[in-house]
Amino acid sequence: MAGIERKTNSFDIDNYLDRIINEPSKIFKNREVMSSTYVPQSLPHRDEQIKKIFQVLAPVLQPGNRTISNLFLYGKSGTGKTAVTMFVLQHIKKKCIEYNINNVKQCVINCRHIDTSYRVFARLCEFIGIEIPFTGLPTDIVYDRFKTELEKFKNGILIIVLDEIDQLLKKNKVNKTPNKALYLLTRINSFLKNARIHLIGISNDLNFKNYLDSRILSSLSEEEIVFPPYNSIELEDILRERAKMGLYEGVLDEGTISLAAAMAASEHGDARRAIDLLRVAAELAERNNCKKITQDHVREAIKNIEHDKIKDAIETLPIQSKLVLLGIFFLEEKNYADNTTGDVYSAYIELCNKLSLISPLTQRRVSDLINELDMLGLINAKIVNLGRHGRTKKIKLNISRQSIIDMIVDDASLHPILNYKLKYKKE
DNA sequence: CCTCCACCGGAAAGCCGGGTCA
DNA sequence: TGACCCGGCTTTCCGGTGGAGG
Repeated sequence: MAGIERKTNSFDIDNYLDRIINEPSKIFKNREVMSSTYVPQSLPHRDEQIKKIFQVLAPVLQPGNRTISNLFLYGKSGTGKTAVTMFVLQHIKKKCIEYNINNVKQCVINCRHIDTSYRVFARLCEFIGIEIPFTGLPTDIVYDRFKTELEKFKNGILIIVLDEIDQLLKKNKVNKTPNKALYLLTRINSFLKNARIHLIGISNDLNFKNYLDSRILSSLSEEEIVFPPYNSIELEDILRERAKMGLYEGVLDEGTISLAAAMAASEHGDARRAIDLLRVAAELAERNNCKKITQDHVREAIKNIEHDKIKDAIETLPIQSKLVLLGIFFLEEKNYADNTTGDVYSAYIELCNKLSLISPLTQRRVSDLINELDMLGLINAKIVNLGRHGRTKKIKLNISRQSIIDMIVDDASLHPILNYKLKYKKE
């Protein structure tokens, strides 16, 4: 170790961290409450929906063998579908304990992550206590095991919530057996003697119903509830309620809540976004040692959220998609505008060759990647007709140059093309 | 008015790495 | 061990298409 002098920081890190950890927040009373996934004790402006769900589900609490309808909830994101459902289920659970009812169980499945028939049944099996391998078994077998195990659940009622149910269709469309899980689940009751299941489907996608097989649809939406978007006044109420629980009194500057509410309302009345906005604004205020959360913090929060979203989207991109993105970037670096799929593909191939380790994909595949990037909002791809010159897409970058440069710097495998100049020439 | 470009995008099938089961 | 399954990614094949230019 001789000769190597240990560099010390000019301040005491340990002490500093201790102070950060232990110093009570001057802004947050309860951080958890300010998270958009938190289910509060009351949900403003959703009384009607809550009542209706209770009405539909109430029979599970009543004696006798009442039939229960399946339930279908739809509305845009952040309209409280999930929160209301969780809220109602929590109350039902409480009542079950109170009345000593032990034959009702609830299983919540988020179809964004569990998005194939196989995984839905695997998750259900896991819920009722059967171990199912991640893969390897035929779906039918998993279904059978679930059914058999469920039969042992005497007079049982299993409430299954399928959140973001539309995700189930998107992937399965490729398969030959579209929405097999939904089909089987909607019919399963007629094969069960001792137990019953009850489905609650939740969808963000208003068009979802159109894609669905009519038999499944009629079974699934025996009861339907629509969740309208919140307007900005309602969002203000929601934010005020949260702020009362999560923030200290007096930390909110005049107009802060109104602005956050108005911002979220201008999109489509998304409460989740409104809450996130307020939380990030509060975090900014805290970090800057401000006593109050101001409108400026809200504006800053919007920028931050947007930036984080882009950064996150880029970072998690697979290498091939990154190369496609870079292809577009380098074309624009050469001041080429109106780049078509063909241009981008050529640039992409060139970059692949430069990074000799990556074998290029076909144009068909790259075309799909372009669509994905478009959906992520990282690029803009518009189909245009150039008459004699065919039909293609005009592709434009939709993010800052800096974001792309950051991406190259952050990913070691891309370093060889730092400062690269494209050889490709248009026309 | 017709042609024909340069791609679009659906369908199907292949490959691979994960697994089960007898 | 071999037959078989799942899911994700990819290739192969191919019919389709809106409008500038002839």
